[in-house]
Amino acid sequence: MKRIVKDPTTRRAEILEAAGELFRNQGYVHTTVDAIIQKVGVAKGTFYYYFKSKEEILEAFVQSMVDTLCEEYKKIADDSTLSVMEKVRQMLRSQSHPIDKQSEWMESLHRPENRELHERLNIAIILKIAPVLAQVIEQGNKEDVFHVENALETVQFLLAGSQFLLESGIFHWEQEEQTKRLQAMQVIIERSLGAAPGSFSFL
Amino acid sequence: MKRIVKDPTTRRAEILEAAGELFRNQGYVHTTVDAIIQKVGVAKGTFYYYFKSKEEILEAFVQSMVDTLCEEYKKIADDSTLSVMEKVRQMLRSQSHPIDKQSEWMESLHRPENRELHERLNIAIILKIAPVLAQVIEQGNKEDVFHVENALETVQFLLAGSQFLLESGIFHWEQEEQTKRLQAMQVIIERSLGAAPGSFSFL
DNA sequence: CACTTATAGACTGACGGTCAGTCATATAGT
DNA sequence: ACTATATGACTGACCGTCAGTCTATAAGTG
Repeated sequence: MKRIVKDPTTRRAEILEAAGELFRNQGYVHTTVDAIIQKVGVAKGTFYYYFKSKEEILEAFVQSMVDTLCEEYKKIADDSTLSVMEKVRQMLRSQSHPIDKQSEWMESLHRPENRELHERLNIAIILKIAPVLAQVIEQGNKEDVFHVENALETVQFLLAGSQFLLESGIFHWEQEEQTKRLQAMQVIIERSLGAAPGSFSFL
Repeated sequence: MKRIVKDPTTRRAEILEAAGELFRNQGYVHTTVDAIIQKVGVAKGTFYYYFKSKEEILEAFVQSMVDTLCEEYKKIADDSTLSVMEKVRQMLRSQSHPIDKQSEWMESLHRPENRELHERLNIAIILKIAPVLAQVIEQGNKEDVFHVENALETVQFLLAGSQFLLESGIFHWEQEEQTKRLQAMQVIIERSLGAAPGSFSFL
């Protein structure tokens, strides 16, 4: 076979991207290392030269996803033209109404083949996104919009709860139930953050 | 080889129990079907006669665990000598201060090898335990101890959030952080359920 | 400077080992 | 005889390893 040598950074990125695409289409479990290397056009050894296991490339991929997401959130958080509530609104909207590639992913993440990927992503989100959100909440505290003591921990809890329950793939809720769930969530968030009743009715 | 025929129900239970023990000691991923059958002393085919896949025995095992747990909760819920707050207290205590076999399990569930098992258990708990808890909350609503509209959905959310965050195996929190997290959780629960501030300080 | 000779880093793919799951066959109970 | 149980050798799909190859660049050498 012809040998093509590339800049290591590029190679790594190529493999990671190919893997990501396969993960989305077939799910992590059903994506074989052989499929990944075939897609990239490299040998088995090359894969293991860059990633020490199949699990490691999953983790790397999750990290890259979260990093991207985190950037968007930081942009919103640091935008001084927005009010606190407006920031929160935009952040939550991007979660419940994803765009572009995100929406394709949402569907894929809810399939059982992607349990592992999905869970790891949730964890990573809680670790990296929660602090950004918490910062906004703290700002809200100062502006008397919110009234919470442990902003970070509260946000983590709320993120965990909503992530877990919105998984329509795992729990196959009825439409009506889903509505009640959203209402409950809205109240929980308002009360937990010490926000005015109805201030989260945009959900 | 000597053939031993047993009552199918017994056989099934034997296999299930052996599997459970191995799951606890080595984790689900690292438990091979071969290990299970060796422990029970049956052939490969026998295993697949009773369970159509390795995944199926996991699901069966999770169900049996949840069923047991659910019984205990129902007993508490239906005990008319207990006050609403007392019921809630007992139910939550058994989660955060487990006893006997449960405590061994807690440790095991938090190990990464048991991700799958742990997640499925969480899901099953939300589906089966939440209704029992919700029933108690509704009782509390009538007695003016709580004030929530969608009891079931709220309980599901709170369960999901706490389960996810108490996973010290996934997130390796510092002691100090853990305390803040517990405080935050306490406030979230009180506010979400519309309970008196401090009424959950037993946590 | 041209010209060999190391060294490192990227890359290869055959191969080993592990397991979940299958199947043809055999035996106990009725 | 007939059905429900039980057996274990076998298959095939995958993950991960390893001994070794190829290329480019640096270091010695005359």
